Amino acid sequence: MSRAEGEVAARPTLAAVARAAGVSASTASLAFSGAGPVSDETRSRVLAVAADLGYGGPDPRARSLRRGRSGIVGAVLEDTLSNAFRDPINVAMLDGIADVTGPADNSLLLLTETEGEHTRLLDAPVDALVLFGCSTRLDASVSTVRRRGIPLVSIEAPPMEGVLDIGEDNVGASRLLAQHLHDLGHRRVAVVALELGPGRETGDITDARVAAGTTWPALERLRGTRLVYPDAGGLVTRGSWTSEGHRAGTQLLDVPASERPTAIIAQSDLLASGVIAAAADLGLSVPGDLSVVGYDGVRLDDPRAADLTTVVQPAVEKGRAAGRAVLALLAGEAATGTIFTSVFRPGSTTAPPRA
Amino acid sequence: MSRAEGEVAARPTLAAVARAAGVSASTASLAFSGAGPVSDETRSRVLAVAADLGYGGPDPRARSLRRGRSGIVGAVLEDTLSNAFRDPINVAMLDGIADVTGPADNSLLLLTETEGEHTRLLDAPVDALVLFGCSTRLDASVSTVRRRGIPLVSIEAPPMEGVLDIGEDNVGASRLLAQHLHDLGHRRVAVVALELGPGRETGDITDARVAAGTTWPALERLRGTRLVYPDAGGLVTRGSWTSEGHRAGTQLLDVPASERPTAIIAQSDLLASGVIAAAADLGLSVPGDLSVVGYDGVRLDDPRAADLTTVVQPAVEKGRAAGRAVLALLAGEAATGTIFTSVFRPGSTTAPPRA
DNA sequence: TTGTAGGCGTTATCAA
DNA sequence: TTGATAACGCCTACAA
Repeated sequence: MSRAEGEVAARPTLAAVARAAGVSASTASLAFSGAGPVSDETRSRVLAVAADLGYGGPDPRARSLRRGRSGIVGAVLEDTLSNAFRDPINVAMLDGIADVTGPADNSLLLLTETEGEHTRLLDAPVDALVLFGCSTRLDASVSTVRRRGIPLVSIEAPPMEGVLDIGEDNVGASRLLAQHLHDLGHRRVAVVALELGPGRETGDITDARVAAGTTWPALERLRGTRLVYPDAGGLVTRGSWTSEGHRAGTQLLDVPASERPTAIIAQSDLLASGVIAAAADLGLSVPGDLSVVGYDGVRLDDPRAADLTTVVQPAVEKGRAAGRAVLALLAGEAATGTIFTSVFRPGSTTAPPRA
Repeated sequence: MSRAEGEVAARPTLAAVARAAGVSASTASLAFSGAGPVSDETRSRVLAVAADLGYGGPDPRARSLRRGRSGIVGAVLEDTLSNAFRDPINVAMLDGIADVTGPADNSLLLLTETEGEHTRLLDAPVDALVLFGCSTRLDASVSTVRRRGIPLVSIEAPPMEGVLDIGEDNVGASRLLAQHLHDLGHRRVAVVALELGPGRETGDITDARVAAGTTWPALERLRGTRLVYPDAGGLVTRGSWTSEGHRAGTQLLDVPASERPTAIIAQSDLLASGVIAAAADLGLSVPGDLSVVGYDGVRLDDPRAADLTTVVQPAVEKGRAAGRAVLALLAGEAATGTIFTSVFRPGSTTAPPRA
């Protein structure tokens, strides 16, 4: 009936190691953390005993509590992982965050914010949260999460109380692209827009849809486009995927030549790539029969889209800025939002319209 | 000199809320967790007081310690996030894991296992770890991590003590593809291989490189291929990216026709897509001048690669299996590894060799 | 250089 | 239905 019987698989604790090594718990702690003076002899004895007992080091959970930090930054995505990561922009931003927070011993926790599921956001042991939402719908979650009193940083989100935003001049960059087309002489243009809201409803770009839209970058980009082409219409897609661009492109282009747009403004490079493929399928040459512009400047693996006229958004830099903001806020320093500017990158997919 | 001075931003604790509401801490706890009988009146009073004090709910860190669970599953990737997520297979597997562990209130922590950096693996407050490594190099980390006594699950890794593997019959599937080409009459084939090790050294597939290789699936796939083409050679790439396939393809194909392979066995669909692009650039038709097979069966956004002859690997299912294994192990149940089988999917990129 | 004491914020157990 | 008590495992002043 010895106590050992019930302790078969119980992981030993630091206290147990200390006891077995004949030192106090605090000494054993120092032996592991190296955060204080311990004689080499003592340390190695503790370590040896630990190895002997199969002790794998201090329990991170206990350490979290004691230190008041978990070393985890949450990344809140608004979609399934597959969808979120299909867009290289998101991955690049994530990488940027990790690039900055990693060296400070933080890891990234993936949190998906599916409809009405705030629980995980509230229960996750994160020190800070980065919102990839881009959607005003996040507002509801945010107000709940804000109460936790942890730093909140968003990337390209609409302004939210208590949230530091890392933004981008979507309007300006979109206007630049539109102006470029206008300067070339295009007068009949169509927009292939990103999803406008969580419902991912497709169809024409209508005033109603725009009014109900929640996806900040999509709305801002449209706004920028309309500074040049006030009446620009087009199609809403389900998201930034080549296949969606192909679908929308086909629908816009498979019409009599007289009604066909001479230029298409895709709201992402992935969409643009799909549009170009659609044009090719219909026997239309780019930029001869159709000019196409994108948005993002990601390095697309598709060679045909390699030389796309687009604006390059500093995605990794944006991630880094978000990471820096997180670290600053965690350190109790003041941090301010940043607004990045995308750079126009002329490619070979735009030219004056035919005749 | 009142105590309040120093407590400006201190988040209130459950105890503080309880005190203010005139109940015991345990009752307040129940009011939040709902894990016990509390009168409606009491609960609402507690909640009201909490709202009043700006208490955002129980601290997850403390909860982790008390419960002995953090609700976090670590995903160990062997690369930067950008590189790891460029391959849709990894994303799909991640999604599969999340699909299973998510409903059980677990989130995914991204851990990258860069050279010699075991620290984070050891310090992260995870309940279990899923290794995406695929590399025997992981062995070192594993032996350290194993001591933590948490469930360890790997996906397509070489057999490791104390690690449950979710595998795949790479050898069999690769042999199938090779046999398919052989049956069509191909005798001069070349392999475009995945990276063989962490160094991502490129060059010819040599015995030395193979012997030094650590990337399990790449080695296994090559082994399967050589069951049919014992002397099959080719090139090693830096990883599963279209651009790498393009580079390798160009190198293999841009030679006199007499030396040119009549078929290329790419070890991933992404690589195959690049090879096809390279063939197109060289004016070679697929499958007329060149047959190409891939591996993975991911839905590539590139339309030209859409109808690739390949084997479809159940990536999401593999992720789910890993997730289930994790949950089972966490529940203290026995769990066994699984070996999935990829399914041959004939496409339009293979045909008999010319003349 | 080492040990002592106390608490991080919560929840499980048990008794009232 | 509520409350008292005792951990969970560790770390950090501070004292020795």
